[in-house]
Amino acid sequence: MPSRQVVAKELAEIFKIVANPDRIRLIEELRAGEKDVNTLAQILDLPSPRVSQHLSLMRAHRLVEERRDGRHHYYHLIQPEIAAWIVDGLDFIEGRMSGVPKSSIKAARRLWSASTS
Amino acid sequence: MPSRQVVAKELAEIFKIVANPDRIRLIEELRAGEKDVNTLAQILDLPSPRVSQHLSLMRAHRLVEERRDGRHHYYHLIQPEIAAWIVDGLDFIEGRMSGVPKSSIKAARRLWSASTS
DNA sequence: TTAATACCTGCGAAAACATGCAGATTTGCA
DNA sequence: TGCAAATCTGCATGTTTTCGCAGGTATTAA
Repeated sequence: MPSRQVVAKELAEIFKIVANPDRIRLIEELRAGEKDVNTLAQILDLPSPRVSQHLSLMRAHRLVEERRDGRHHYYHLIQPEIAAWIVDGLDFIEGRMSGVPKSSIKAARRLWSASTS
Repeated sequence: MPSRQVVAKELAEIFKIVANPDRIRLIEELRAGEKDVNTLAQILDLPSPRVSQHLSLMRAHRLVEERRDGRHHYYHLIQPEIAAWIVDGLDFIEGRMSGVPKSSIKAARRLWSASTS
């Protein structure tokens, strides 16, 4: 198989992992540093088994890493720059049929680009 | 629904559209300008109905536009910058279990970043 | 008008995903 | 020891995507 095809396939994998609203929000929540499963579940208002499943998928694909401390499992992004890359994708969601007001997009961009320190 | 959630959902849509090896290659082939369906099918070695289906999905989501000339349908990217954004994603495919040699990644990056003029 | 080219649409089967929930595991603490 | 908190795993179900193919529409040319 030609190498461009292999690379395209691999790239598609990354896009597939990110192609889920929960996982996008997880990544943006983790952009500033590690958080544990419960915290994430509360912030995003999701059942914790779901958060756990998303994180384990992302871990299998080496997007996040786990650190255990007592009964808490803290997760962090292996390459935090991925959060910024995702935000860059906002450039391509304006001007699509589905009505998301520009103000929401701007708000999200601002929030998700906030200082990480 | 909180606006961040809406934005995340919309972003996920874009990722879903791109999350397919054929469509990634289509976008990269179109980065330099319009091409017709048959040309794309030949270059990518895909049955033309498949190319057509991919393009119609991308058109529905306003990633590409069509220009007809006789019996040829030429497609072009509405926002050509999306091709570069996708290439940026290559930063995140190294260091994953599936063995894609770095040289292939570099080759793809070079090819897909070639001058568009 | 017939034929050929270029492309599109619809459909059914298979594969991949998402979701909710029940039950297991590990750890901390009384 | 025994219970509760934090998380994980497995499974059944429903939904989306993908794929191949058959048949349809427009356009050009003989």
